[in-house]
Amino acid sequence: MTSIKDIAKIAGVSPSTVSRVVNEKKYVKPEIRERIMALVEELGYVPNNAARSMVLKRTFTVGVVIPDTFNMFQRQLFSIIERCLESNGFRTMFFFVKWESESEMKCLRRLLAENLDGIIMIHEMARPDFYEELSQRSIPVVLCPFSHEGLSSRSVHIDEEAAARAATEHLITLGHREIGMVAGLHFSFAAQRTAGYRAALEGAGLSYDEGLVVPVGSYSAADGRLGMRALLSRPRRPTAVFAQTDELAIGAVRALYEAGLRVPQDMSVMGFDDIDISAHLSPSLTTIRQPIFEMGRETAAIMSRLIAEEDETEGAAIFGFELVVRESTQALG
Amino acid sequence: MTSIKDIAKIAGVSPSTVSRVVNEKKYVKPEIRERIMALVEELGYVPNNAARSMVLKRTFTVGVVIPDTFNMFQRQLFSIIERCLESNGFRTMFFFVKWESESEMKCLRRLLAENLDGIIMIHEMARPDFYEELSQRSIPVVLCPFSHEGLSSRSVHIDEEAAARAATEHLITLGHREIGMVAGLHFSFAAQRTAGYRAALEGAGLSYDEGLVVPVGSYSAADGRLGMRALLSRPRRPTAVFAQTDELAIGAVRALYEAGLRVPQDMSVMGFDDIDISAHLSPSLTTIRQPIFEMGRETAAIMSRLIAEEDETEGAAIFGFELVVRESTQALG
DNA sequence: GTGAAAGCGCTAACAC
DNA sequence: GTGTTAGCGCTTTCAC
Repeated sequence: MTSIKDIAKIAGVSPSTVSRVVNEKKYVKPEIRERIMALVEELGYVPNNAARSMVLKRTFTVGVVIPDTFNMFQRQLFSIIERCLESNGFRTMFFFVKWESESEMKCLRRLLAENLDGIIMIHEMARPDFYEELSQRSIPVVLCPFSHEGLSSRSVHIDEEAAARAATEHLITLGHREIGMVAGLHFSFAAQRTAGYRAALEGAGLSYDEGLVVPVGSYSAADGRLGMRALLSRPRRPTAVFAQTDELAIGAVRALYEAGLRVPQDMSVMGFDDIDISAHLSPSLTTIRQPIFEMGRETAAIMSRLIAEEDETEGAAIFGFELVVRESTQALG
Repeated sequence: MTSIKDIAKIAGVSPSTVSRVVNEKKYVKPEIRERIMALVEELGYVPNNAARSMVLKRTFTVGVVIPDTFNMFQRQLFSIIERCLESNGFRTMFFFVKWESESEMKCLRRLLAENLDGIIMIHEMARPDFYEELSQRSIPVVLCPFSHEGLSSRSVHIDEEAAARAATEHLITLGHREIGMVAGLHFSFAAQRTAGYRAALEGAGLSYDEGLVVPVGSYSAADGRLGMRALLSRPRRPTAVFAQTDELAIGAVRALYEAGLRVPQDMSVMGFDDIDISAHLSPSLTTIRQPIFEMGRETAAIMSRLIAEEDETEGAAIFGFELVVRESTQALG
């Protein structure tokens, strides 16, 4: 690999001069600059990031922690974040982590070894000490799309509970009284969405019944299918179902299809997240849209400001959500 | 950040000794080792990767180049590769690139700046000089799931043409004679799958008709929907359609649904890739399964061997595919 | 067994 | 304007 020294030797100048040219500093005679630039081009010189970040004590890299089983919503989110970060001059390094203590600790070590300028968490950690360890190192952290109790980190998300409430109220408005739910177990949004569902029910004078709520282990279509199947075997059969994510909803629709039930004629199905394909399914999914682009952009923006130490905002950035009514829900009748 | 020097000072030994302990080298008295290990634990010391890779002239990092619009198939693939690479002791760094010349060149610069130990391409580049530049630097490259004409790089993929031929023959076997195709424009697999479709048709004595082939700009569900809609407006209407990816198939099913046509009763739809959700759709998708796990594992394995300079194989690793018959296709009748 | 010293590629003070 | 020098954190000879 050509280094700054090689260029310097050939050009008959010192390494510092080459450095100045490469980093577009002033104080270099135009003709020398020209000569060096030509050499850089010719030899295909590219500065070594490791060496640079060592002396600068900055890596221009932000780490993004994400579940190894990331779903389509998270996938869209991190693409947006990556793009915004890049246009702010940062590199992005991904850290996939499993929902288990050991994997989280390994992730922490790797995070620390990289000397990151900042860390964005798209994955909620099971261990609370993860966040503590991080804050001790005084490295900027932004959480998206969730927050963490008692943590000073900035976060970006919607009001999950209100959104789940709106989703459930949509079903109630359509005349449904028996409303089931396919609910996740992990991550705080599961509890928040469950709370919203419950609040909507109770707000309408309906009682919350555990018999209509089926817990599933992951947010995959496969588990949505299993969950819906379980729900259908319960004594009390709902006329509408709220799935806590679109992928769960896709699986739920599948289970209904297998049972010979039509969506939405025989059962309304409501999703959450509005992932890309939801609009292209048959039937298309009624769901809650998170303003994912805006959220990703804001996450990247906060991180950039935090790194530049010019962030004047604080706390959580709460975004609005939107009820997107499509074909998978209809009035009871 | 605690460095090796800090530890050394406190422990009253030299930095070299600490290095030996951290890197599990021998020649350190057990008691000193103990003392240092305790300190490492206590101070939360984590070696600085940049400094390490600088002296070692190795980064233990492999770059994975992937389209910024990566689909679910690619998403599964890169997760597998990341996991396998990690268990081989390598870090993974992702490089998202757009299908445009400028983005590719920027990607190349970034790739070079990282001093990667190897590069895995999950994205076919438009510019041929991309590969040339790379091979000049003598850095190991593995292509998956495609190969590149006249390039010595190792590659891992299926026989795309044979697979597309099998897909089309499945439809022919079901009695279909009017078989449409929703075809992509980018990447070599598009041409290969088109060739397979054509070969199957001609092998059955059917003629290839451009009027039954609709080209689309991306492999998204949105474009599949558009493509199918276009196909339905053509004078010659097929009874079955081969979509070049599952996501295209999802969109195609949607367009049929909107047109009031049932799948598979009124039109059979065939996908390709067998992404996760294909089995959970309603109807579930008949498709071609690429042995994605095995392919990802092999890609990582080849890369590891290449880096260790102990690769004894060469050329392309061709994997078998599998026709997965589900609900979206049925006999013409 | 352990330490001293050199050096990886780069940047930033400081001289000149 | 440009060169010299020191040093970022680490590993690795080479002495001892």
